[in-house]
This record gives sequence, C-alpha cells and structure tokens, in this order.
Amino acid sequence: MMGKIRVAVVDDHEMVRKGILSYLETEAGIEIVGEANSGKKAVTLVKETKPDVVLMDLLMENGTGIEATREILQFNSACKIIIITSFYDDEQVFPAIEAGAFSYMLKTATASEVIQAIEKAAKGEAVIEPKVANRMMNKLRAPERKPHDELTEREMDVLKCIGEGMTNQQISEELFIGVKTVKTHVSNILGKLGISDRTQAAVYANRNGLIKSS
Amino acid sequence: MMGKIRVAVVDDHEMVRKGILSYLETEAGIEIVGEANSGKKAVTLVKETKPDVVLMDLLMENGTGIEATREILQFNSACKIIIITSFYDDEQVFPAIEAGAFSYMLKTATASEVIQAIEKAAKGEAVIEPKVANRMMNKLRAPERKPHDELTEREMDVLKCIGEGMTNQQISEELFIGVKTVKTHVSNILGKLGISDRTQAAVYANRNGLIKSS
DNA sequence: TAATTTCTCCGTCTCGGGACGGAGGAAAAA
DNA sequence: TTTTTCCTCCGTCCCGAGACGGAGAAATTA
Repeated sequence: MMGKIRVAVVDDHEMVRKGILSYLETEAGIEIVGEANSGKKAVTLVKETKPDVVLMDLLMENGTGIEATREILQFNSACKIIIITSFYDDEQVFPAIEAGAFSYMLKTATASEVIQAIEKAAKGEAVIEPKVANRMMNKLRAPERKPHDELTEREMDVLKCIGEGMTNQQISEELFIGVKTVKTHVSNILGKLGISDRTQAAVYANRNGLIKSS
Repeated sequence: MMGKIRVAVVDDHEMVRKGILSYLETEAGIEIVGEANSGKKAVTLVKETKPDVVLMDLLMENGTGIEATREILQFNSACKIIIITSFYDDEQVFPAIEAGAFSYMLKTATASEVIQAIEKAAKGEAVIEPKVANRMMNKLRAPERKPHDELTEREMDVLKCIGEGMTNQQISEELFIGVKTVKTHVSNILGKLGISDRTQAAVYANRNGLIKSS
C-alpha cells in the first residue's frame, strides 16, 4: 500500500481552484501539496513540493499551461500532469498532448471523475475526455492535411501578406523581394490551394487562422 | 436589519459551482438557496426559490446564460443577476447587459470580491469588472460606428460576396445584376470603407463577422 | 558528389478589376 | 409634391494581377 497521492492544483481562477479543492479535501487518499495561479508559479511549486499529480488549467493569463507543462516535465518527468480546461479545440488539445500532458479533462467533470483521474494517473493510467478522444482519433485517422501544408516557407509569407490585404507591390517591399517574384509565389500559391485569385487566397488565409487575428 | 441574502449559483461546471460555494458558505449574511447547471434549470430554480441574487455563468453547454437572464427577469424583475464568466469580449458583455444583467464579474475574482458583489447587488449597487468597464466606456463614448454601417443594403450584399472570394462575374450572377453594376457597387464600397481593392474588402468582411464564418 | 527543391528574377501577354462620368427609374424622405 | 437616396446600367480608360516560359544561385537531400 502506498501513501497519499500528492496533488498540486494550478489555475488562475481562484474559484476554480477552490472548487477542485472542495472535491479533493474529503478524499483520504489524496493530499493537496499546493496551489498556483500561474504557469511560472506552477513550475516553482512543483520544484519545491514534488507532487505526484498536477491538475493544470490550460488557459491562464500569464502564459499557457502548455509551457508550464513542458518545463515541469523537463526536470520531473515522473510527474503526471492532468489538463483541466473548458475547451477542446484542436488548437488547445494537441499542443498539450505534445507537451507531455498525461490526461485531458474538461471542467464539466464531476468530483468523482476528477478523483478517479487522479488515482489513475498515479497508477500510470491516462484518462481522456470522450469528446477529446474523438478528436484525437480523427486526427490519427486523417492526419489533417491542410492544403497549405505543401506551401513553402516563402509562399506562406506571401500568403499571410495577401491575407492582410496587401498588394504585390507592398508585399515585395515587406519581404524585400521583387514584384515579379511575388507574382511567381502568388501563382504557385493559387495553384497549390486550388483557387483562382488573390481575393480567395485572402479569405483562405483569414479563415484558416494563418493571420494573427486582429 | 434585513435577513440573509438568498443566492442561487448557475454554472455548468460543477467545480466552479463548488468553488463559489466554498466562497460563500462561511458567510453569515448569505444563504445558498440552490444550484443549477444549465439555463433552463436556472429558470426553474429561480421560480421555485426566488433568490435575491443569482450568480450566472455566461457560457454554458445548453444555451447561454443570456437567455436565462432574460427569461428570469421577465417574471422576476427584482432579481439581481450577476454574470460571472471567463471572458470579456464585446460579443459576450453587451448582450448580457442588454438582457438585464446587474453586475459583471470575471472568474478571476477572489472570494471577497464575489461576496462584496453579492452584498452590493442586494443593496442595488452594480459591480462592473474594471476591464469590462473600460470597454463599456469606450462603447458609450464612440457609439461603435463601423465603417460598413453606411453601406447600403445592396452594397452589403456585394461585400459579403467579395468576402466569399467571388469575382464580379460570379457576384453578378448571384445577385442577378449586371457586371457593370457590381463594379459600381464595389467602387462605392471601397470608397466608403477607405480601402483600395477587393482583397482588402474580403479581409474586412471576414474580420468584421460579416460572413457566416465557415 | 550529384540531384532536387526553393527562392529569386526577367520578360510578355491577357484579362479582370477599379476609377470616372453619365443616366434612368423607383422608393423613401422632405 | 419635390427632393433625395439607392439600385440599376452603359461606356471608356488604365493598371494591377495572374499565366506562362525561362533561368541562375543557394540550400537541402540523396
């Protein structure tokens, strides 16, 4: 029989932390070793307290939980990090998995679900939210080949400029290349994306998140 | 001296509800009359328990808190509804205010802030999160005159088509007008928006939510 | 090393896009 | 009613945009 599972809670919302704590404080097998309200403090906290499991929010005001996850695992790869967040977009989930997150839960989770996830994590079993799991499966089945994946680096630069509404002339000045060159890139971009003019390219760029949206 | 302030908590995340409850349960002047995890249940709950104050999450899975707020105030206009949410975009804030929300807080709020907000709401004093307040002030100062407000109905039609990446030819077929007419509209649109080509118009349309985004 | 990819630049040619001016008709506002 | 706004259409003119072909240099890959 092993001792209590040492758990740290990281979330910039105090009320969420307290909510999680209220889940855990009555559990005999779990010991709360600390709280943090930012990614940086989380790193410090883990260094000091060496928890077995970290409950980590993804979206925080000072840097995401992804960076914190990555940093923590660099010096403590045995630490199991459970992501708890409100969302399950691809943009959030996969970087988290990549960074080494162990389990992925939603804030809709109930007390028992959270407790189970912690206990399983301590035993080395991952828990993935069903909705998230579906997306992961889709990701693995179809490797999500966006048309612009085959664009060269330079072509991406040009496409982003188009997405900002720039003319070929402006792009040439922005990228320090000739207008003719820009035209060449534009032609190649249109061909690769299967569209026929820069306006559609601009729409494409904006809808596919290629632009640092406003 | 009045009795305890009757409070209801609405949030689809149990852990957030428990967090808020942990804030409030030690307060002598506050009585929790119930919880709800959806807008519909919130309406029912308020009908049954008639709380003085409702803490309401905006983003919930089954319908937003905005609808619930509107419904509740229809039959109980004395009820003070405090919105507690993670975000403060214009898209979220203003519909909530419009629906009759009394105060607006963020989930970053501490226990004492929440308690104060409740006590003030019971006394008829609104609390607005500073970050949100700033946006409101800006809204009131500049009545949000988007450049495309001065576009005619037809010009809006054309602009939306441009935002889809359509050519003048395609637009003329879509709207059953001549290509020359489309050109006229395009010229007027560019003039009114202060831009110089259709690519920028397409970007504008997509960034200003004129398109039923993908 | 040799071969491929990518970025760069040049030219020519054609076409769509946009500016500008003009104008008629219908509907809404004065 | 008169006036204004808006939608519609026409024409001409010019330029940017895009297609197409060719080609050199550098980096990456085989």
